[in-house]
Amino acid sequence: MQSLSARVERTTYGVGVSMTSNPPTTNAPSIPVSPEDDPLLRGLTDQQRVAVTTTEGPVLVLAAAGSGKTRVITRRVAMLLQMGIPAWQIMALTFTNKASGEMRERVSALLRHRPDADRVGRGLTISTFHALCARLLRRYAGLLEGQPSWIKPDYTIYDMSDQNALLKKIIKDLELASSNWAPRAVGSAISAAKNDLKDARAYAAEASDFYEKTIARIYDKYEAGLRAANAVDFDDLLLLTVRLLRESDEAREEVQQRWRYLMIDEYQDTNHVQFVLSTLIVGTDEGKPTNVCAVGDPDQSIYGWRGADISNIMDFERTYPGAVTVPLGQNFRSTAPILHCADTLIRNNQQRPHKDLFTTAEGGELPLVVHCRDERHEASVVLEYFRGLREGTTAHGTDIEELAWKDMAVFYRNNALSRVVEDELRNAGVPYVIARGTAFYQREEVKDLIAYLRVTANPADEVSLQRVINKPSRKVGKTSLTRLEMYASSRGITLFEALRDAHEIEGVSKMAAGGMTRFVSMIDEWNGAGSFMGTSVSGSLAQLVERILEDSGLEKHYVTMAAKSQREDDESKVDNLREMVSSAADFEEEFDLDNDPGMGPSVDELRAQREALARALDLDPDDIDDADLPAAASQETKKDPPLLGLLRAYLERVSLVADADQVDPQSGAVTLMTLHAAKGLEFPAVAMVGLEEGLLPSMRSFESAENQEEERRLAFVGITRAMDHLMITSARYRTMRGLRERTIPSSFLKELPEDGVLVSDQAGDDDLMRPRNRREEPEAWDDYEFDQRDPAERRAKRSQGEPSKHADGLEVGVSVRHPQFGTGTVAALSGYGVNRRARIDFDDAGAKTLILAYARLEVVG
DNA sequence: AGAGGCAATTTTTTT
DNA sequence: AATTGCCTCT
Repeated sequence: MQSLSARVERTTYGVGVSMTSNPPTTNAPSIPVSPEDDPLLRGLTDQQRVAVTTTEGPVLVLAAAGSGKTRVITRRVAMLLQMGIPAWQIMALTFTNKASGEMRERVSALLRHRPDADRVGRGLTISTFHALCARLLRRYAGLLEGQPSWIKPDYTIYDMSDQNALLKKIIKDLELASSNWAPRAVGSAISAAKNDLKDARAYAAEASDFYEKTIARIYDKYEAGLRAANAVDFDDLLLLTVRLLRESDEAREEVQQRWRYLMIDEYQDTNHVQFVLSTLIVGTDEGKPTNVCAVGDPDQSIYGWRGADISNIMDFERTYPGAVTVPLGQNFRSTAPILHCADTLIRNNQQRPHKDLFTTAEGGELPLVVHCRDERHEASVVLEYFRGLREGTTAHGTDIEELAWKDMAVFYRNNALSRVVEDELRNAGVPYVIARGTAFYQREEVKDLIAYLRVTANPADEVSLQRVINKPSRKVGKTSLTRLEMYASSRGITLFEALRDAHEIEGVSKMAAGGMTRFVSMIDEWNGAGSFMGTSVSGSLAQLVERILEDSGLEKHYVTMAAKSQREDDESKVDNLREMVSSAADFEEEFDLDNDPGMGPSVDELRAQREALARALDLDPDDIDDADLPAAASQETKKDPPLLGLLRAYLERVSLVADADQVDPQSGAVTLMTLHAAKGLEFPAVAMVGLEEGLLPSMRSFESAENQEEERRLAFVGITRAMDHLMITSARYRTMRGLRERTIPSSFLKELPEDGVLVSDQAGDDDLMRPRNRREEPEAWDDYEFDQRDPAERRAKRSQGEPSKHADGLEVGVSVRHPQFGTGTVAALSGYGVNRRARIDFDDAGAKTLILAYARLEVVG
């Protein structure tokens, strides 16, 4: 952070274009200078224009929130294409798939007027770090075959739950108590090590205390487990790609030959591995021009907990001598009051380069801060706010142009907070979408199907194999499976290979062996017995998924279950499986081989195309505009990829979806999402809920000033998403994990400009703790008189007094009323004391299990 | 072998 | 409130 303050003076925001002392490197771009001459420069500020036109040499764009960052990157890409740089030499790395999709769209929109619009952008690499690495590994992993702890190109990507499953198994095998060694915590320790480019050996070498030494042992086994399953975790994608580019001259040379222009978005959130990776792609030591352009904003760094390293952006100029720094300080998104609010808040961060956010826009209303009674009240306040906006009235009572639902968004610190808002919107009939794209793939039935697909693509994948070997039942029980595992490990073969010997394994029953054999031949049929697919198996991806769904008996399994239980829940499982088939079909439809660095044409092929054309036209290859390439050249490579390749690509996509990817701005619905997912987006109206101590800032951030500042940046990100209207709310009481607790308004609220927001206290608090005015609001928990017993004790106390009150006379068959779900009948009773529950079939709301201690149930009649 | 009951735990954010 | 894991019963 030392360099931070030193740098401040040089890169002041908003004071024209400031550059570093070093002059821009060699050949300045030969592009039209007058902005009016070129549609790509039209409407840009001076700074933006510099960022777009300084295409050669290292460039750092310090882009404040709402300063037109995406605009700059897309125009820059279009500019490169216009200069005749082949699309396949250009790479742009983004944070989410959605951002890359959007960028691709916007670039092609900029090129739409060209007669060759359909071809000129073909082969552009716009991707996330993780997706890029996944593809490079598919393509080049074979080059390092046989290296210790290396993977085969048909590897599987393990998500967090697969990772936890593996860790849990290892922790158990090492005979460690899972209570002391939570897979989750161990996983993040390992992840931190990987983000620091430390493998198991390096970590073990540095481990000093018992804790670290134990982690080292687990790490070692974990790595071995992943490699045995030919699997990688998210961090490995980056880590192994770094290894690939370092250890394989061929891979590195191809990569460095191919990509000559690199752009990295959200640079403040890149971690150490990503940094190293980018230098390897750029190839700083090869005498090749370092055409790298990083775009980011230190004030929006919100992934420190995931290893994001702010010094990547702070030290850019030191890494790339001669770098041009372009500050973009003018905000084009928000009204002045919203911007003032954000700016005042973020100035409370000490570790930060000074900069001014400014706008030339005038007018705009003050953001609202509303203190609510509880979370339900809070949700209703948000609903009313949105309703007003939709009808063209703000909370200030002024008339505005009516907003649509899609113009509004609710942000919260953690996913649990969405529920109440969701309920409120649903009851009011307001359409909403929750940005939780990953949730679908976490569902039991979907994970089952994915596990089948994964085993088909990579039979070594043990976690997936274990998941489905007996689902639906093939009479393969726990005992047989344990024997199988022993057999496999004693011979050093994979579980799948062991399955082939099922009948010879001691201790495996005839019945179980039969099931195992059937399982193996099924997989063999799907993937052509590893011989490999694409040659022996034909058809479309959707057909394959369909076939697997049928042959495996998985669909039948869930259909039967739904028929038996009659539960809506179970019926939707069948729908979800069908949904997977159509998503596979969609994927197949959209998949573009040319834009996939994993399967598309090689650098040599790309270059050969150019050279052939150059010869034909009697030109220097460097003078060839890619757009001149005959359509046929492009068509040629557009042959159908083999089915196996398609399956891998599909699984890869499924593994790398992010929550934010699902947001569809056209959906016509209110968007609900976490503050993290909101990064990079904007909405005319925003409501931020749950501004309370322990929530935002989060409880865990109390530990360090750094974490507190990151929380503040998170609030800053939220505020700066709002274009015209902003409401920030807190609830005085909030029920979390079944306990209603008194809260303290977020300290950040006090950091908002005194006269820059309109505060409305609707908490309706009548007890002594109510502060007389905002200024005298208590500073900390200590200023409140509150129940100091620990939560377990409070819970116990609660359980003694309340549960029986309404539960009297409650037995199966009795009619009851619930304030929210209406009337229903008791279907079952279970548990005692605090845990006494009743399953109730509500007339309208369906079946629910309620804890009597908390449910406000009333016996009817 | 598998379903279902019951108790304990839950401490963010996510590629 | 919701999830997970262990235990028991069929």
